[in-house]
Amino acid sequence: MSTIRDVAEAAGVSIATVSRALHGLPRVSEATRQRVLAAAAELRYVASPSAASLASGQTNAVGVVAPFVNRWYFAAIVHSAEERLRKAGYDLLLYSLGTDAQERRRAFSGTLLSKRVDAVLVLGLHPTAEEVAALSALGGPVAIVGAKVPGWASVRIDDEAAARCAVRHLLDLGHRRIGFIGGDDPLQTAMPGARRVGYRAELAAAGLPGHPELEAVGGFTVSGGHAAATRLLRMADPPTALFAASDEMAMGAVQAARHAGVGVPQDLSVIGIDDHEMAELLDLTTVAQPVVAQGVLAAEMILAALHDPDGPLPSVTVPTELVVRGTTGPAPR
Amino acid sequence: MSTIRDVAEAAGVSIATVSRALHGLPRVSEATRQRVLAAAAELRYVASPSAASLASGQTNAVGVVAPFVNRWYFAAIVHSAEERLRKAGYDLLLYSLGTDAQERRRAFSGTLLSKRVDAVLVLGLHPTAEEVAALSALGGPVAIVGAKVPGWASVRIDDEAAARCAVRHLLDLGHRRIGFIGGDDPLQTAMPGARRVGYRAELAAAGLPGHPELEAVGGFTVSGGHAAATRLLRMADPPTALFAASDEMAMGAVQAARHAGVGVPQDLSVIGIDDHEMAELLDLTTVAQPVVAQGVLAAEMILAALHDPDGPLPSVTVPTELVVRGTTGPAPR
DNA sequence: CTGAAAGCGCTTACAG
DNA sequence: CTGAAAGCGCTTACAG
Repeated sequence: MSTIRDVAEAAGVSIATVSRALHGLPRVSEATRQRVLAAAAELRYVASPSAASLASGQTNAVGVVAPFVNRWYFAAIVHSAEERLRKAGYDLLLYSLGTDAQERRRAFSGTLLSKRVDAVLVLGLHPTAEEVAALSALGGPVAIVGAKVPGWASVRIDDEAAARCAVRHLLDLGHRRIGFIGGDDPLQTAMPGARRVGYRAELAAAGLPGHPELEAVGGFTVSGGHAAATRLLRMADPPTALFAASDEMAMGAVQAARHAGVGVPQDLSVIGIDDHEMAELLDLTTVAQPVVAQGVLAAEMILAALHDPDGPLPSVTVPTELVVRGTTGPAPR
Repeated sequence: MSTIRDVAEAAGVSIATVSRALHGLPRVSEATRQRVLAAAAELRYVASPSAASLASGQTNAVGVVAPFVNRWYFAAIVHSAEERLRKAGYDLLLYSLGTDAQERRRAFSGTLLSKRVDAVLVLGLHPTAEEVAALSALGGPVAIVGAKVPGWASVRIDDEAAARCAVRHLLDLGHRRIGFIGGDDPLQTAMPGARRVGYRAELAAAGLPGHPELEAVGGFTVSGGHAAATRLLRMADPPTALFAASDEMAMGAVQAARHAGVGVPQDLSVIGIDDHEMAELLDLTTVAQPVVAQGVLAAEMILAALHDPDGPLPSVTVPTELVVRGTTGPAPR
């Protein structure tokens, strides 16, 4: 492990010159630069990130805070963001918090991130006001994917519009008894999620009454969607269509219908949101959202903010698109 | 952002004592320790990782090198390993290299990892001898998941045995014309993968001749599996069963059969390896491998090696299990 | 039990 | 264009 001192000696210059030459700074003669570069290569010199960070105050690392990385949506975004950030010379510190409230608090409190990263990328979490304040207090730019937070850059889809699009598709097919499988339990968060809001709004716009008994919770998982759909299908007057707030839950719903002997789409139409990589395989109708683009965009927002801290804070809404496949069809008469 | 000096002043002690108190080192009186802890909490002090690393020579970070993080297998392992490492106080630096040969070289050359991490976790890559040497030269322990490398700790399944188990299941069902969809192209790597070796060996053990024309390449993706199966099914004398080296390729194969009007499992049996989270949903027969356990085990091997650098280097093979579902059935007569 | 001091390996004004 | 020097914020023997 050679140090900057070894390179300086080998090149016959001071360590200050080595630093300048290696960073491509001006005020180093071309001849000197070449000599330094050659010596560094010869010694396989790699600067110590710790020392550089301590001296410069920059870590050249970005922290990514997500509830999971082992779910399609998160993994896709992390992968694309990492690729973009690595190209720009930034490391990616991953904090995959799970659902543990304590871990979440620890991450947002700054214990985990303070002095460790230049910027933070938050995925799929709706931070509380306190959490927003804590992350902002870190001093670096913050970007969030999947939500909009004042003071932070953001990329997301219009959840409410996506939900309305899905419900509109079911209405257009003649369905009137349309169930909903949400991810979060609105009883716990006090505030219904945007996708649930969209579901209710589109029904109301069609002049249909709300059916609280047709709303279920699926926790954003296949098994949760399965359980929720099973429950809904057992009702005396079951829905003829289900809108799930994610493809994974929609897949579980399709499976539940199969298990219950309910034909899809003859007896039950199912639509999700995402266009999960397995959606085509399962012939699932869905409202597609671009995930790779969101990851790359978020990474670029962070890079821009790092480059120009006083620049504008973009808040981008990326488009969604209805993808009609085989799990939705005309309402049974 | 308070520093250790602020805490020292607030507590009325030296910075050395603050450091010792905060690290729980002996030779600090209980009263002093409490005073320091209180001051640190009051000031919301978080030690600078850069400064600590520079002074101690330890980064308290582990690098994870993987080709992807947006695939079920990798995402599951990264998630479980991260959780385990974070609990032990280690950060996780993620390098998701994609298939780019140059990025791979850069990661293994040490440019990316040198002086940045205390240990490295390699996922799903079969490093060359040079790459092994380069990572070993980093100085820290290395663990690998999915392969066995001399000098490194390792966790994996017995790929050859898993493949033989899958083929044995098909043979037991009476199949004799069994196709194979591999991930890697053996023409490119010169060496056939262990799963291909197992496929051939089990056929040979059953006294069946090899059928090179029944071996295809699917690149470990759904679409690759789809394309490979489509090709095999168009043969004059198509196979009655397909063994895919991963569930994702097997899923593509099932889809290809559906598109081709070939009944599964009446006309074609399909089996994979993994027990992907969607396998149950798709009713896919497979040879299951434990992924979370492999991630946790690898993390613990790293922690053990960090704790005791001269300890033994474990090389664990975790068990696989045949999971029979609906995509395999008796050979058509 | 506690502190003064050296040192980790860089970056960055400041001089020249 | 180049170097000497201060300083980033810690850890860790070494004294006492």
